[in-house]
Amino acid sequence: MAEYANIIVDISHEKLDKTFQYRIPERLKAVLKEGMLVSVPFGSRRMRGYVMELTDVPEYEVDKIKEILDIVEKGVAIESQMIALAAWIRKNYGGTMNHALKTVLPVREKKKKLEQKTVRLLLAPEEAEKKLAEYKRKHSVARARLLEALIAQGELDYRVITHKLNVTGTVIRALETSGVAAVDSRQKYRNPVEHFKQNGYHKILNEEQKKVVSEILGDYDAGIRKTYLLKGVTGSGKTEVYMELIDHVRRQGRQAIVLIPEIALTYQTVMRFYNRFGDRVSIMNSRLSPGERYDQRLRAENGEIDIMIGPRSALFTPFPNLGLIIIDEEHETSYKSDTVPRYHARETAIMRAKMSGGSVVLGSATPSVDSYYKAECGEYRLLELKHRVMEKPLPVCEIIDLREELRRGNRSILSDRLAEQLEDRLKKHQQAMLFINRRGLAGFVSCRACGHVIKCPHCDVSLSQHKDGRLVCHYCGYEEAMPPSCPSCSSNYIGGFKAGTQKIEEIVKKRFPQARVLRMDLDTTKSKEGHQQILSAFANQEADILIGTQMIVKGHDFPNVTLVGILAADMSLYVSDFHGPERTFELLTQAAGRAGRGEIPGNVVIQTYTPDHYSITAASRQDYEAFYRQEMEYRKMLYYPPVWNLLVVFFASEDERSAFAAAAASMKKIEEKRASGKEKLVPVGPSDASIAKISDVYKKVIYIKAEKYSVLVELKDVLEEFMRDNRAFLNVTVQFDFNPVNSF
DNA sequence: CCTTAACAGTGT
DNA sequence: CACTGTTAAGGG
Repeated sequence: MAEYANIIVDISHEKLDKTFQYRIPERLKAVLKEGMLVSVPFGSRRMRGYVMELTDVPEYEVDKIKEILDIVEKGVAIESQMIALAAWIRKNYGGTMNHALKTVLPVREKKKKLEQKTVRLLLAPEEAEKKLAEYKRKHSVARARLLEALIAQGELDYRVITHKLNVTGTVIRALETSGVAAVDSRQKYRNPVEHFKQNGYHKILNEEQKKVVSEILGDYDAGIRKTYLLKGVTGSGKTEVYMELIDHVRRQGRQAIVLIPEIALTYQTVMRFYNRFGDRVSIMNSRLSPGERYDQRLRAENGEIDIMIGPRSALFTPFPNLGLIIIDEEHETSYKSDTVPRYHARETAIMRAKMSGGSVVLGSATPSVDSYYKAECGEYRLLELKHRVMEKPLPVCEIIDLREELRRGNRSILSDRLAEQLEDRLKKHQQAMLFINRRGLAGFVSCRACGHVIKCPHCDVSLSQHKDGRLVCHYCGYEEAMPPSCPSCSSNYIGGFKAGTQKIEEIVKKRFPQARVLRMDLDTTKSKEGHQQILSAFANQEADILIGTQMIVKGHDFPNVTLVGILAADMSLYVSDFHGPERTFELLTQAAGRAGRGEIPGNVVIQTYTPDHYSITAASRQDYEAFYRQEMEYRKMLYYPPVWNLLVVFFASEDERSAFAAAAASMKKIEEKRASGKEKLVPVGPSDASIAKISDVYKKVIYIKAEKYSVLVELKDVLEEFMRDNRAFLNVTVQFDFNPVNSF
């Protein structure tokens, strides 16, 4: 039986990251478990903490170790499971235990929000003035400054005092003890949760859907827990399958979590679940206040709900007996956290399901290459829905070569063919969508005459144009000057590709003055409801043409849309990131899927400078397999994920030289490791991050490719320790991103 | 995060 | 020497 417990004290304070060791009193030895909430002496105070680990090995001077006071009773089993999950997240993605705990138990957020500390003046005006005079006489400048502000305002925010008034906590406490002011902490209230009625309605499944359901439930009832990859074309009825699975799990008294990308979390989607399961369903989204979120979690913990729908963070709903996790649109990059800990919801869901004895279902029309690869390797089980429910035909797809247009003298962003089709739809009073792919913001350089893209000779990614005009590789730091003409065909039409939605709107309006045009991009959706407003205006046929970025390809069905134009399919192809072709294929396939959702079949026009690229030709045929084969060839050749694993290490500092020195020293450390071990390892760098300087903080990066993920985790631990122990790098922060999904 | 101790600066 | 305010370190 363990003698000591490592405890993390008060999660809400990030700076208190360390674990502290306490002795376990005899009476608690039998009951104390990892993850429990306990009360401990800490300095002169007593505080609450979580038991991280039980051990017999003292890590501190034994006679200085204090005893745990008590177990705080409300700490329950599910909580310890979540703590274990947090520990796993920390181990696999880096960051501090606090970061991990905060993502897993966001309950604590509420504490921060609820407790707002303010300082209030206690004295009457005359008395206060007298005191102020006294302070001034005594030259107690800080006290005088604080009191003066208090007389003027009456009450002040604690943070305002310490940050803006430059008065330390010591001074505030001095005023408190002498009875001049008082420190209050106010509580906030929260809204109750709405209730919905259930009408029990559900559709009858078709043969294909039934087969998928029985495969999964067959395993489930036999006690087999797995991860399934459900590949189903758009309109094949994946949601119906999800609901059938959930229903089964629910009948056995277990709960389910459904993850949806935030952008697709529309009213319609949620209503389908409400209609079937009534108020046993709850949703979690970014619009909920912290208080409402806390209520949702409480309801889940108390067994008042069985199903939670929400984005990435809903994965941490504290269901006591979780049986199923569904991740819809599993290829979406929003499932990877872009803040520390940079966890991937897919892998984390699989871990959580393993802990609770549940299964995972990943659904997508265009699965991520990662997932499809794992299905191929047998790690996931692949299931397919190949037919659309209503057997509606797929749209007709044409690829337009923009180089050809240029040769014919058409320098406009609209090809002749697309303009002709637009004209036709306007005449027929049908709607059209024009999609501009803006993922390639980093600005690659291409030739408009031959389509040649300038790439890094070492990394096979496109070079990015920097402000000074030089072309830079974000993987290895390789640089070259901007060539005056195309190195492939000597044309002068070479340059950064720039075309915004605004510009396109102008052009379209000029060309078709009679058309009613709506534009949707970051500018027009700034207001809270802007996004929904534009979409419903278009759905109500208040406009003929909708122009927008990727945000128009998700969510709504527009039955009257019979033409989708993709203006520059290449934009996302050459981002300085190896995911370019994958993102392009997904976007094109989805955008194309928007055409012909109603009675009339649709057309898709894809404009591109590289009509022969596999991700464009494959998308035009809606041929996932073909795309996947080609893409894997490329990944295998360059050892990119999912074949190998990639770790990006960021070094950030206000001092550029420190950041670089830390990165260079770390690189040496990695080289040592590579030399000593037999593990396959390829480190590259250090080089500037794609945004080399953000608000005066410089960023350097190192890339490490390794065959085994565990090797990268080991390296992370080594570097974390190295950076922590090296005093020279105190002003440098280090961050890790495992198998990143975005350009960096 | 909060508490404390050590330090430097000021007034009497 | 008493008092005030800033800073750095410790917390088991």
